[in-house]
Amino acid sequence: MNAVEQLQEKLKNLLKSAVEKAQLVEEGTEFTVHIEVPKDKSKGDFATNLAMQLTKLAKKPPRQIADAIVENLETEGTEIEKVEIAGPGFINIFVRKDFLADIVKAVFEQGENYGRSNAGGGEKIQVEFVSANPTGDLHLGHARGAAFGDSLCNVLDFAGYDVTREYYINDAGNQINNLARSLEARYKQQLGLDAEMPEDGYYGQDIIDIAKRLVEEYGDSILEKSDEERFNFFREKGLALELEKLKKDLENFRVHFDVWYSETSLYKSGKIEKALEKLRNNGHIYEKDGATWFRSTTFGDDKDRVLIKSDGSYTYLTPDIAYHEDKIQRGFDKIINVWGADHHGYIPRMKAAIEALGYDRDKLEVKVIQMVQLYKNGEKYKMSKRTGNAVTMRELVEEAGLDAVRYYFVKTACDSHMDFDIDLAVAETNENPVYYAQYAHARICSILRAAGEQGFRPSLDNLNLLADEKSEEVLKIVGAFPQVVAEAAKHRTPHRIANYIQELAAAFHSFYNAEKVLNPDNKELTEARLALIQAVRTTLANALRLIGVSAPERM
RNA sequence: GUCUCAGUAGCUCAGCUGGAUAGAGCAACGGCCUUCUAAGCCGUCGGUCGGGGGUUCGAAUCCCUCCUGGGACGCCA
Repeated sequence: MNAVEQLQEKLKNLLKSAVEKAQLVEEGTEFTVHIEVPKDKSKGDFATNLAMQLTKLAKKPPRQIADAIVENLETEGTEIEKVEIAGPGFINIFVRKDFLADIVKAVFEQGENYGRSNAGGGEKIQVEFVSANPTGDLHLGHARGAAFGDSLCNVLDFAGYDVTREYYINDAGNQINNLARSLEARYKQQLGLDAEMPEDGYYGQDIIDIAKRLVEEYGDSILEKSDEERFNFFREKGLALELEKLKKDLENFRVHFDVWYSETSLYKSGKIEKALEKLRNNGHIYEKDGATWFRSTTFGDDKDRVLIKSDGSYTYLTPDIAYHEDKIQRGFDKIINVWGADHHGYIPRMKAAIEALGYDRDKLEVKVIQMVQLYKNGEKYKMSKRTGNAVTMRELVEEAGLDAVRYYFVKTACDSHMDFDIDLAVAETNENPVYYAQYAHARICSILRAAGEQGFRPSLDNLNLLADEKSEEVLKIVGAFPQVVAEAAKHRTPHRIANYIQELAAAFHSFYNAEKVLNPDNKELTEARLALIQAVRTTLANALRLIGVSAPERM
């Protein structure tokens, strides 16, 4: 618990006792005290809407309750300096400023771990994200999912959850046969032969590149193989090379997975059969029209789902059910899936399956990432699967820069639709808010360098000198960081970190313009301010790291 | 048609799950560099929170209804 949280806890307890002392509620009544930090400092360092919350329990108007609370509030010998009632019944609390110095000390002590907490209590969470089919390049939607998923995992980890990052490889379905046939056609074309692409083929440039690679390595020798051998060759090669490329692209996007889980392995281990058996034993399976159905409507789905097609093969859902059962059996308290909006309708049937298997459906949490609408030259840019003219994640990063792209994708709440103007992202990078935050970091580094040359060092000895308005504002924001991270983790909203970064950077820039740090005539103040900006630097760097953005020392 | 996500300043978006006068960035306008990085700061302009009902001390937030836009409704994955 950091300085701010400790203080808030204390205030909460004081308020609680005041309510009891004033006999506003019956003895033993449970109520929670919510404390917020007002933006406007005239409303105190902390504020609570407790009086309004208690109107129903106390059966009195809020102002009257507030009066009673304040009258009974113990302030003697506490940090509380002044209490005011304002507006409809807010209680604004002003405290002595000593706690601000504690924030700086906490940042210095914890360094790159400042902001870390145990809010998650070690809860085991598995997050599955991206999971794009290994049949083509990652595009814009995947990039958003990757940026969100990775940032979410970082935030969860920092907030004290035990996180596993996982990628589900769809390496077993029809699409892989399609990949093999597409690759075979491209291979032949590379050799100058006349070959047609399959009907639902993959037209991306990446398949052509792989075909070229195979020609370089194997010449035309593959043509001599039997039909079956050749098909298997392209299947395996295609899969392996696509996967290799996926991993590389994601690493370049600063996204790392702990587990790459193969769909095929579910077939081999017999887990699909087991899951089917369990559903059958639980009475949720029936036969109709030569197919095997899952009665998912029992659990709120709007129609039943086929598990085994009349040709004997599985639908996509079947191994996925087994996969989710496997996740649960691996002992996670919570499994989070990050899905594109086009899979939204898939949620009820997956939850139904989990329930039908005898688990709590709320173990699964699905975060839906809304679509990214691409704009080019001011108009909607339609992507075509046939011509493969999708804008890939790799191209995007090459053009706009990794930091800008990651920041851009994570700063917007995931359930908000997003317009991505590629011209803007590429041409006007200087106006991207990510530079605003990075600039603040670089500025601090610059001052620290200059300080070193002039013989100054950050010092914690005279932090009480940080009494100006701007310092106070900066410190309050720095102090809020651990709670911001915990909230972002709890609500699965990493975009709050991006908002926080803007807020902190803005407060610093404002401080920078109002107060000069280096002052040869006042060593104590200078070194206290150096400690202040050093704390800001650490906090900014930690926050940026959570969303996968670099913190440059020079710009 | 059913389900789902969204609609907040000219544009792109926040708004801490019901609280105080609805906030940032960009754009527009006016100021600030002999001084630690002007990719910055300070100020001005800009809003019937899609429309209409309802719930209550109090609604951008919750409920109902309508309008507009995205997405999903396969024995595809």
